[in-house]
Amino acid sequence: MSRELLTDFGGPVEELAPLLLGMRLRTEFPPGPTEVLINEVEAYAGPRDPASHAYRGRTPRNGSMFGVWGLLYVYRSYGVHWCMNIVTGGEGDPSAVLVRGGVPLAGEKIMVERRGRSTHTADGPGKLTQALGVAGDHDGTSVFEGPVVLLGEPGLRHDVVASPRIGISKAVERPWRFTLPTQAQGS
DNA sequence: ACGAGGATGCTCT
DNA sequence: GAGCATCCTCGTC
Repeated sequence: MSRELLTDFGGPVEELAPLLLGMRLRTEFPPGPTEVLINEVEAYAGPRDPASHAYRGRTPRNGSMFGVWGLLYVYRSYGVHWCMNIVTGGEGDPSAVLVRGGVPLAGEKIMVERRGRSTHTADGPGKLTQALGVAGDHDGTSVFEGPVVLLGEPGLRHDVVASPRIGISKAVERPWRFTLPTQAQGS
């Protein structure tokens, strides 16, 4: 993939985020490879964004967001689930894109096994990480180096839908959730 | 399809 | 001690 298209992207995260739709996330943990097509993301704009975990500056948890482009920020949500972000700012700019949903492309059997059910495999941030086997120990790893890798070509699709972000209580009006409406989610 | 309610444990104030 | 960038189950329509 052309990482320069993203690393050299000078614009704000809310313009970068929709470019990730249609790209793919892949892991190859035992017992085998798994891959999803990203169809739902949200932008979080660091110090510009009261809803961002980085709004109040660096803490032990959010340190990865202050690193270079392509690092993963993985955090535990509601004490139970893992959620993954792709860091989109340069060093010191804690902007990130939360990956909220994907459509299974490969290793669906493995993902269904990890999820413990045959539907709704990756149509939510906690479900997606569980399906791919992503967890807290991948916080701070790079999507360019793995083991969680980003594949495909970034680009704006014609069918992107923008809407308010889910599950937040601050800056609720910003339409920074981006989805591909095509086909039923995750299943 | 949709909504309410509960589980759960970590992070930061 | 409050507040979660959530998911599941079970109810209703």
